Amino acid sequence: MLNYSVSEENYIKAIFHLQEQAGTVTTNELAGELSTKPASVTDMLKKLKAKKLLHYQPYQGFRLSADGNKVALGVVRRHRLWEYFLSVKLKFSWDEIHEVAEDLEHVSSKKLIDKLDEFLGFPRFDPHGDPIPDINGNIIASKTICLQELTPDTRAIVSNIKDQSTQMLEVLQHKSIGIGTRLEIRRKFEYDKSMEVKIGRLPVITISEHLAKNIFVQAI
Amino acid sequence: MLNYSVSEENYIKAIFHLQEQAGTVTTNELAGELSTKPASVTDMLKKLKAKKLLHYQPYQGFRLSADGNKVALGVVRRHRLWEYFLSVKLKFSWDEIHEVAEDLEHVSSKKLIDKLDEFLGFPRFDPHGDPIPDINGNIIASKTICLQELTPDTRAIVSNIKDQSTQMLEVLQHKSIGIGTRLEIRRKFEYDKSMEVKIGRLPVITISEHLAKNIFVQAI
DNA sequence: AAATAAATTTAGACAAAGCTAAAAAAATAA
DNA sequence: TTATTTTTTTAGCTTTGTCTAAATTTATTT
Repeated sequence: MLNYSVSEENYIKAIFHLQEQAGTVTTNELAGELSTKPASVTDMLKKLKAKKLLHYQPYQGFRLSADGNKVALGVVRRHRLWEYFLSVKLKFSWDEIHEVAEDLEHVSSKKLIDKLDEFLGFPRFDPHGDPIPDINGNIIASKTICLQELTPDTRAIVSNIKDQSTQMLEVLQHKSIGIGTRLEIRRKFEYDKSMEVKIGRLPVITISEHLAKNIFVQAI
Repeated sequence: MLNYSVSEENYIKAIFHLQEQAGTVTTNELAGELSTKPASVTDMLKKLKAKKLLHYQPYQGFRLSADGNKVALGVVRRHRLWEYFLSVKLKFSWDEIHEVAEDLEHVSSKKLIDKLDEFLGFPRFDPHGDPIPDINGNIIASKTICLQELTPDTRAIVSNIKDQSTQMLEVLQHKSIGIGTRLEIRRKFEYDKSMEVKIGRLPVITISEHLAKNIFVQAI
């Protein structure tokens, strides 16, 4: 795998995210995303095209090639693993991790990232609930939904917790719920919209409507 | 604290290390250290002088200013904390950590480094036995010596272990000795050159000459 | 369909950090 | 003390990634 500059990686990552929505990306969009000028974007597009990372015809918009996608997934993997590390190990708050991970993601040692992944226990979602590509660049496609929306006998992994108040965290800790927790919905009660949930071999716990509305999961 | 480019930081760090030996540094020395050309060094010297990080008169050699020293200590702190992390947490072998830390040291978030320091338990020596500057840039001056050379009633911190064989690690683990372990020499026996050592509140242990010759410490 | 507006690209500049080759200063030798 | 060698600096060029201003292409109106 070749090495790309910080700037190239930032362009590739931004294109990756923008094309997730629309399939194709425009010069102005990308300039906006990267807080740069359209002329600078055009320059970089030529370079990325020359390196076969991009499908691009002047004036016609662009999207990543298969190779470009691979590079993007590598950057996303690094970014999200570092975010997980910063949040879980270094106890950064959720609004601080993105900026620091923006720098760390460009340290490109593959061995570093694979060992970090192992050290963290192969997490599948970052603290924002976004899936972390695995060592082969495979990424879970399922999108985050609210725990409240799940039906009995569904299994899911907690990926995001909206309310970060101390009280909330107290409840979560008590119930052994955190990012990455695997759980299975057992019952739902119409009466108060509460649900019963099983986590591993722990006794079944009850989750109130209020709580369930603040927990986001990936169905599996 | 201002921000410096990766290149500036590498120059400053190299000057810091070179001037530890001789007090002052020459253009050729620095070019050799950084695997670059003397002409490139001169260019950077002018820039660092303009930023008041360097005392420099053309043709007369140079050394870091007080400000330059502060910057250098910051880089060294980051480098050594990352080395410690890579070795202790990610289980990198000792010959792999330097290269990766060369990249990580340039991620400049102060909060990241201070939290990493805390997460690691405020280590005072990196895996090579070199002291880690603390949050205020203070660095322990004492140099690494062989455990075998210590006399009774001396206290020291383990900073380096030469032989990394599995058998060696087995013995160390059994005796609760690792990088950072504080110990006190109690007795030495001329007969077999073994020594008795106390670690914290654990019972006194015996260390053979063979073992002591492979453990390096900082006297305190 | 022609006119206007918006988006995109090209052309030309600039700063950072490197290089080579030539000039200048300092150190060493004859 | 000259002459020569070594070290250091200067001058000018290159690449990467950015910018502004002008030109071009595409889209939108009237």
